[in-house]
Amino acid sequence: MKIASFNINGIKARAGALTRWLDDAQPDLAVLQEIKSTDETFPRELIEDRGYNLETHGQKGFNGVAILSKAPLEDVTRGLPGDDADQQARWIEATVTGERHALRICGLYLPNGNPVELDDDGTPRAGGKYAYKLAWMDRMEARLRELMAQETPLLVTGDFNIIPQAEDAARPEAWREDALFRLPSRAAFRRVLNLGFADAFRLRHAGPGHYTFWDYQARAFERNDGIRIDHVLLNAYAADLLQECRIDTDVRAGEKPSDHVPIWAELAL
DNA sequence: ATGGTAGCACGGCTA
Repeated sequence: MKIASFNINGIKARAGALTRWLDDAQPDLAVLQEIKSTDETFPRELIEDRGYNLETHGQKGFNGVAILSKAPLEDVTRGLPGDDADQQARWIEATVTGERHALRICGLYLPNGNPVELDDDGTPRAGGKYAYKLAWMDRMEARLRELMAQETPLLVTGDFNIIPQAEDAARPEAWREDALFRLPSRAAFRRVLNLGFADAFRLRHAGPGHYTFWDYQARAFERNDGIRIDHVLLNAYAADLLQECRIDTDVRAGEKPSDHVPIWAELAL
């Protein structure tokens, strides 16, 4: 089963690029981020006409995640637990069943966190975007700790807005103080990995030069000035089923592209 | 510190 993640940066603007990729890549399941649409205004026919089931968790104008799948999606839940006041649509879960195994999938759009605002003592300013990012990551860790206790295949994918290591950026020094790379962000990501997840891409590909995002500005893609911030995390039960993990870099060169490209993993489910 | 580009939706925020 081919399982993909794609930050499409707006479903209305990306109808063409998204459907071209679906028809070409033929994922069995895909998690989308930044649909920037409510559930009511999402153009479902783009997905359903291609034989996919669709579950959305949308929001007007910003954020928003969705899962599409050829196989039925079971036990769908929306929203990241841990803060009933959080209005941002950034988390969706579902279970999909293959021939031999069921897989729990978490799709996420992790907060960007910029601008980083700190108090005089260096702690993130309460109510600021960076404090929200770190608090959201604490909630994610708590939810994944719960799911880990089930000891069944688990896949967590999406736009993490985290550059895990210096080799995951063309110019790491430019990101040193950025919310995507500064140490507290990377430490929070590492705490999630330490629950027992593997970075699926790094199980198959080593070294620098592998990116999933290039800014629209300053011809970043043409200069390959990118960062690797879209990830697929696998618990040990899912990692045992991993066959391949790749980044569809060519999608960034297409017509009216997203600033992200898809990443996908093939699992022997 | 600024400006560079894009999406949603039509003003300003988010990235």
